[in-house]
Amino acid sequence: MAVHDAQFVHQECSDCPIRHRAVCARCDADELGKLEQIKFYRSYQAGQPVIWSGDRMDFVGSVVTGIATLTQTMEDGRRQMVGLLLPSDFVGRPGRASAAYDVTATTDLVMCCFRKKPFEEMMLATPHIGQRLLEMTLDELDAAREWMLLLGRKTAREKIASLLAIIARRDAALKLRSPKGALVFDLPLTREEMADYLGLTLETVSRQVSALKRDDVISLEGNRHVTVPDFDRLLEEAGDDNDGGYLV
Amino acid sequence: MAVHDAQFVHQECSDCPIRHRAVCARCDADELGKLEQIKFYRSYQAGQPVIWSGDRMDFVGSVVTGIATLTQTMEDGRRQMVGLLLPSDFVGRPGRASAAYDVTATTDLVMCCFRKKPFEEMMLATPHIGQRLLEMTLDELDAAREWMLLLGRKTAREKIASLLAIIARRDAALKLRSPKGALVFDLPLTREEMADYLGLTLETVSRQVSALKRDDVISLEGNRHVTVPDFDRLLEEAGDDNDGGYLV
DNA sequence: GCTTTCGTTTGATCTGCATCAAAGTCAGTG
DNA sequence: CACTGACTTTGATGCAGATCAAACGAAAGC
Repeated sequence: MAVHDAQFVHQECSDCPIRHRAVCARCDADELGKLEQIKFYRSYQAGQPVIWSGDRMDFVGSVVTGIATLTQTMEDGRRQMVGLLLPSDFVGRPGRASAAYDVTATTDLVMCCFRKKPFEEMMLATPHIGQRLLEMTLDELDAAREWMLLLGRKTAREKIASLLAIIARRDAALKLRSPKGALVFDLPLTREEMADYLGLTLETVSRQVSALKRDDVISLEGNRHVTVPDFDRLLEEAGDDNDGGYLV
Repeated sequence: MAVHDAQFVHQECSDCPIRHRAVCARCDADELGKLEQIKFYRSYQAGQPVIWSGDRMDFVGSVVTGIATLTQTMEDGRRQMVGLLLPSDFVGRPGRASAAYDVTATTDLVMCCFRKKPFEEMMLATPHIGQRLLEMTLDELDAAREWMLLLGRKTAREKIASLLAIIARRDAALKLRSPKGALVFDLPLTREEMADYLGLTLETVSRQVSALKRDDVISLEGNRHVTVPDFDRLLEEAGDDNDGGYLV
């Protein structure tokens, strides 16, 4: 996705991801100028909550740098991550007053925000923004559905391989390289966060990561630094037939 | 959802769900007229495929009567349902050439369709349609994320109770009643289809349905006809904290 | 009426992952 | 440098749900 969008980054655009993602592809100077006037930035430290489920949410925005997660929690504490927000991903829902999920910064995070009211007014006045938002939402929906297959039917080993493949792909995309041959990247998640994403326990995650290492599907340096010698092998382990694959 | 949308059904509107769902809320005569000119109907028998994943999909549409499912399948045959389409739900993605999922009619099905090209042109010309589509897509995304929690973290019994609650709610909504007290409805799915939706085997589904019956959470007449004496009890069994709940 | 077929139920057994428990690694800090 | 706390790994054991297997009930065809 990021590769795709990079084609649309204009000289006129600043670092604000809304402009890249929601507008740039078909932007004109007026729209950009208007967005520029109402935007502002927010920073969060690693581990800090951005917003809790149920809280009033009077802004929308997108990630500039860092990583945030969307999670749902049951009363007894069981947690399921339902989204992973990487740079350029959008947060918040136009037309909804309160947050539906817990949003947490897992690394230091900078977001580019717009107060909801003026943003919604702009959306009405500027169809391009709404259209771009629809595209992004449809992508997220596809990602969520692919994740449903993972959660419902894949084994622990396949889940781990899938997550690694997705992170590898996103990482390669950010570096504007295609994910073939040897890939090197850092895991942006702890074992526990991986477990919350995959519907597993952290112990199982640890065991399966070790197993993939033992079987030379990956190699590890420290806990986080991963090398994937053969990306196709990893995809095979992931049980993926398709090679689309999103991470939202 | 259907209750909500019923408020917007105008006298001028025909039975075409696109008009209800995508346009009616804020429709004007011109838009309706234009949509009316390009729409057509398709019928499918129970069990018939609507489209296979990967096939060219040159239309979009929505369900008028009957029920369809979206499923993903892995090479080795493991299947996961990722959507359940009830009357008024939308199928197809503007801007995508081929289907991403298998769509199957589980009952006799009538769909109201539009060829993709003219529909997309109308979307560009008529921002209301795009905005309504964005709302619907965001609802589906919420439903998918709630389903991720179910698939990743709920027990088999909770999964069954959740599915029954969702079907009961949707059924009550179609009858314009609020889902309290005793509810009676027919399951639109076989045990196997329920299993595919819940990430279980059909045997486990059968056992857990029997268990809920034994514990008087539900009663059954035949295999399909369900009575829920106490909806709140069912929600409790489902482990649901929220009482939103979508079924897409 | 009998047989076939499809969906379902129920029983016996197995297994992948959860759970419980302990110990190892590493960065930060007094 | 030892101490602390966060994160991770590894081991032992238990159990929810999968798998394998058989039988049941109802509808459809002959």
